[in-house]
Amino acid sequence: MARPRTFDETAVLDAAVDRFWTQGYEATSTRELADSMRMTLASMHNAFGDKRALFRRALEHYLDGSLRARIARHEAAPSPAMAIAGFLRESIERSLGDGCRRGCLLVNSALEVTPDNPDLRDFLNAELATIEDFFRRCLDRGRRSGEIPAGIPEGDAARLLFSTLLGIRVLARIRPERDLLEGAARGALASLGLPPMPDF
Amino acid sequence: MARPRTFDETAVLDAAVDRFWTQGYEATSTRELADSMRMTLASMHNAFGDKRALFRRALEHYLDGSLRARIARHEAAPSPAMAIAGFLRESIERSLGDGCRRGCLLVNSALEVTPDNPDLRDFLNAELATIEDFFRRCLDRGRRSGEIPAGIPEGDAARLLFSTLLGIRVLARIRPERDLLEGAARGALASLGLPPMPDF
DNA sequence: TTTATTTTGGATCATATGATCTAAAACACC
DNA sequence: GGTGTTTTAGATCATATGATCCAAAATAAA
Repeated sequence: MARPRTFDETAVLDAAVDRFWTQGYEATSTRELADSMRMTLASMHNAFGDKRALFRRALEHYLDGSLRARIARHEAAPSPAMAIAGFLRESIERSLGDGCRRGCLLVNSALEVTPDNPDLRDFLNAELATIEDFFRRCLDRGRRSGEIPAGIPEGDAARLLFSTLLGIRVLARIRPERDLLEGAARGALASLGLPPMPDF
Repeated sequence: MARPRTFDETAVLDAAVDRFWTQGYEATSTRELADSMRMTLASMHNAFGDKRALFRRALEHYLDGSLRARIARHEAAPSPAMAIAGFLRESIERSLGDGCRRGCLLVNSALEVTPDNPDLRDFLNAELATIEDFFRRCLDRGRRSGEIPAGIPEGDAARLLFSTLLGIRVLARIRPERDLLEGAARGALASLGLPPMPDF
């Protein structure tokens, strides 16, 4: 019983994600957002609220469309070691395949968040923790089955993989060179006694 | 033959560094910079040029006062392995000791740089490369002397340490927990056959 | 002391920004 | 077809922003 929307929510959120991803939150103006979303400012505000709320929606849209599905997909790999290696491989290929050097929106946002936005910080931390937990679960399963050799404490190994991934995503934005990104991943895998990443 | 400056260049650059470090480049206005530097906008522009130039000066001031000296200091450690472990230890203590969760200005800036500023990107990359090179030199020296066991290729090991450090600095900003940061560092050191970090 | 030169303080400019307002438009339901 | 509700389009508001201008102030050199 009201005028229907003329925009596709998925499409406009894709556009918003792209702007925030490429330029960051602060460097993206609401007008630029509205233009790239092909909406007017009024429609954008009506549909998504203010800039901060829109960013949150865009971030969730990004995560829905990438991180969560990726974790689930790799966790279903034939073996935990392959899940870890496959996840790193995919992260690297995504990084190198993006000519815009956008890196990872989640990591970019984690670095841009300021002390006056603790809600966002908590949200980002919870999402980042799902990555750390993914590594931890894989290591646990692999060690239980004997596929992954026991060595350094499991928590430390998971944190090493986690921080290596973050480092790779930082480098993806500023120095996306295959040798560098793959070298870091190879180093982490080999030093933990894990099999190398699959070829691409 | 002219009116002398009334400000201390080191002090005002310290103030500028603090603002950029805490909030990032985009989120810091020129007025806020001038206020925290205790200068007028005109004096600030007269002394340092526009915002971009001031940022570059602040960044160099930051690096002069921290990164370069730190690398040199640790490289003078009794052994290459201790240099690596000591550098990581200091990075972690700096991260945890900063109640403002500022992380590392160099890493923060690397993630905020946009495609329209390739000069800054090149500069940041060159500075980041000095860290990677530091790890590589230490590994090389340690392996030549037999102190560090040969294992995975030296380049990969250096890249692993490098990306781990970047990851730690990302986490320093959003999730500065000792277990997490130390776990990542412990994982990297142990998996490369390096001695653990010194206690703090 | 005079002069040249630079810094300083305050005002100011043109534009950008986040957000809102108003009224017309579009549709579902009755 | 009328009614009610939401979206849309464009204008607009108050403020923020980066940068500059101008005159007064301060000093070294002549």
